Amino acid sequence: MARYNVKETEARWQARWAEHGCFEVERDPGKPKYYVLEMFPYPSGRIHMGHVRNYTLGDVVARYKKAQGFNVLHPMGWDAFGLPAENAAIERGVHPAKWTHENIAAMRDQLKGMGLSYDWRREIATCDPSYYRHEQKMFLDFLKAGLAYRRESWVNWDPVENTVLANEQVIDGKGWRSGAPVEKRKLDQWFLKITHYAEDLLAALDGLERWPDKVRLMQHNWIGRSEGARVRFKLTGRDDDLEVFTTRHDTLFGASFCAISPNHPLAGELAEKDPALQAFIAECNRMSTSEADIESAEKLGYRIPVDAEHPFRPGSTLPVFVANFVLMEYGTGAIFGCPAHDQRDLDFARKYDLPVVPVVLPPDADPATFAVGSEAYVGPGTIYNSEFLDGRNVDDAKAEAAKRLETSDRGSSTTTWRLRDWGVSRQRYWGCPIPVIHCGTCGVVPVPEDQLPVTLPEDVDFDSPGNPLERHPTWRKTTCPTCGGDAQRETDTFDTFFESSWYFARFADATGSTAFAREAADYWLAVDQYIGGVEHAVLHLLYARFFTRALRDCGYLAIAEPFSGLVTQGMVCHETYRSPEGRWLYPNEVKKQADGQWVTLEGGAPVTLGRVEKMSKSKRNTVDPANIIDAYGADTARLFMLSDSPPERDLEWTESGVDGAWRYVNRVWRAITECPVALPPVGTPKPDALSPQAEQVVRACHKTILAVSDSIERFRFNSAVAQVRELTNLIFALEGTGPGEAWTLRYGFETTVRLLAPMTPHMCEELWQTLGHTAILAEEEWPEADRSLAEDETVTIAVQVNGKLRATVEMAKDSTKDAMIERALEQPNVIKLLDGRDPRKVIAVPNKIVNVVA
RNA sequence: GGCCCCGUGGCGGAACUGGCAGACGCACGCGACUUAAAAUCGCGAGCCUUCGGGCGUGGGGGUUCGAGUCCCCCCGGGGCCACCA
Repeated sequence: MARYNVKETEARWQARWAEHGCFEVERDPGKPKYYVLEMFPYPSGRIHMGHVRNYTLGDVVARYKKAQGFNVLHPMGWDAFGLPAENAAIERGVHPAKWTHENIAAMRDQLKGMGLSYDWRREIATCDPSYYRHEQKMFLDFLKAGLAYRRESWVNWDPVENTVLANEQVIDGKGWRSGAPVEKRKLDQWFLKITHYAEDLLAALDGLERWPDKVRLMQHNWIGRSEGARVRFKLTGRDDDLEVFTTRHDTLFGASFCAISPNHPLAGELAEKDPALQAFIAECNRMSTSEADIESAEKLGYRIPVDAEHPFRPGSTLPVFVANFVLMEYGTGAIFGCPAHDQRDLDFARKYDLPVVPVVLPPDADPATFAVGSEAYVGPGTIYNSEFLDGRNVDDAKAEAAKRLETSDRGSSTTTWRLRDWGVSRQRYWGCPIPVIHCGTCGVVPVPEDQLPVTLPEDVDFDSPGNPLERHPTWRKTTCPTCGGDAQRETDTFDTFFESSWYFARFADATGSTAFAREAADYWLAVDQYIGGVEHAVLHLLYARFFTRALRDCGYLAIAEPFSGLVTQGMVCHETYRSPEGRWLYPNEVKKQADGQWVTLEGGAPVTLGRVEKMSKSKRNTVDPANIIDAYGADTARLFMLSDSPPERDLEWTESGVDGAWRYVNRVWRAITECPVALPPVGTPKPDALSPQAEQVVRACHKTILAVSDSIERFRFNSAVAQVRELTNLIFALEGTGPGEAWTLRYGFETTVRLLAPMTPHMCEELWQTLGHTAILAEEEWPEADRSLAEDETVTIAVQVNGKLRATVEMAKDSTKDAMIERALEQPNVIKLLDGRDPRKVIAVPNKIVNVVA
């Protein structure tokens, strides 16, 4: 018998799907839509196992929903701007555009080899001016709407690369590429006003019911709503006030100092005449913000010649410090310190010998003896030592303090957010140019819309560090759209998260001359099911939620939330191997001997087996999907990706697991192509008489259709695979000679093929033909289950005595409780255990269980 | 340090709302086919057992007729955030 020719079969079906435009969709208001989207990849050049997993998950959903009758939009594109392209230019002299487009071509071929159900006509690359011109327009609209602004701000500056780094590109206080300690610098930067939506972005999380709780929680924490109060301290000898933010205004009477950030305007002003303060500030800004450093960093303060008057005690003052632990970015950049009830304030007070006055008395503590030693008391209690606040609990005291601050005009309660506006300027070449012009006379002028897009120049050199746009001989030079005088283009480009914040909308109308036609967006959006890595839980997913709101407010869209359903898949992991010298080894460089010892393939040197870790180049524990697809085919790779772990959990890639998937693919293939029984023709009605075995198989088919549908809906693909395997175990055991068994075999085979089609589509198409069908399976409807046929006539009732299983009885479905109890009490084991006594109580749950309490 | 999640056979994992723990698979063992091996097919299997049964979902306690599932404490692993005022 001919072996299953995987390569030939898969290529043939991929070509057929393309020929027939199976996955090309148009807006159809008469049909319910379903939009499935996987996070688009950065075109690094080759797909990796994480991609295979991500896109397989999405493809199962897309194919399943299509079979269910939905008009399914399932697109793919390229997140094509970014640093690696510039690195390639620097290291190898390839132009970023060439490098990127070659990578896209290679990866597109690889994805096509996986048999994914994309509408390739909608493919986009974000580095294409036909894409980024629209976001330049969006930016101008944001500018008009007050959602974008320019401000001087403190940024992470890499002194070697001469560029700003995003927070996530700073690792342990050092630039991720240069390794140089990152400095804080004050630069003019463009910002998007994400904080304008802070309240809504937080509140709307509750409505994202099909998002993982974990992601919602992460965004919740990231947005970081904090209820507190602003308090204005009068400064001695000055006209201005010092405003601080606190969440503990109940402890104001325990205040013993105020502290401001080294970047606070007051610090800057005083430093002008104080070289020592200048040096102190410079020192603070050199300090990295990495975990280890913060952990060990000493709390340092610099006493400035200013005192702050206590808002509730006129005439009483507090010393003011510039302190290295106060962040300009949070609150007001200034705090008051209450050492008794804040650990950090306590550390600072002990170091600078400041008073520690407890004002919150823990329950059951004695006010005469309670004292704070080296540990601040942060628990609940009764306020004391606090004049008019005495005797209140913490919450009441906060309310009263806020009221008093308001009446005396010294402050008010307020809400502060951890979320900060999104700085989008990057001093890089390979990004979307920010469409503004700097004019000596008119200032910052937006590029007029009819001059868009502002495209990147192609003749750039990467021979020296920094932004090639800045050095370009002519590109910068332009004329001011307002006054017509000489002016210069902005040389910063957008953060690449800008492109990914709206690409899902572009797919709705990927070739249109506007960003997207409103009717297309209204029909297709929101994305019904979005799938990607959890590493984007905050950044990309939060930016996209913000962007959608901003686009709505600028008239582009009707919706606020871009993704109504979200699944975050786990990582693909693999064992790690090390040579005797401690070098990492690739899986294909080692083998396991019969005695269980791992050795190198060449030379047979002993190999140490390491932990199972995320596939990464540095640990060399990667398996190239191309090799797997070449050896086993896409169906096997897909099946393994789905069958071993639920999507959100990490998946361990194992050779034996892939073999298992491969064996199953072949088993199904052989069972159907080599079936010795002559099957009745397609469409033969169910015979009246079925053997008991056949009856059971038919019932199992109906049950499995229900179970698999439910599993797919709930993203339990591993269970779905298990359920189909269970069914095939039954079907393949059917002899096919008894009454109605040949028909049942056909029915079983067809059910199997249709249920497996979203997971192993190529093989299923082939078998669908083998079974005599001519239509393309990808166009067929999902099988329907008859619920009445899916239910057994009898059920197995568990009989317990005192909660322990002692017998099982077969009974007609829906037997009465009395009948169940009667049967249960007849069981020999039950009689024996009752030993002549009457049961004290008997609980019966219909169709499930009887529990006899002896 | 704060917040959150997860601990089930040798392994990956099933068990939706409390109701027969271990589906399905991997690895393993035995058998069939074969001169032999591979492939394939069939069977077995949580642990202990005096073969009656006993013990079992990280450990301890609780609620319940009944707990992998709910509550409290502890241990172990992981994630996110973090001088956040």
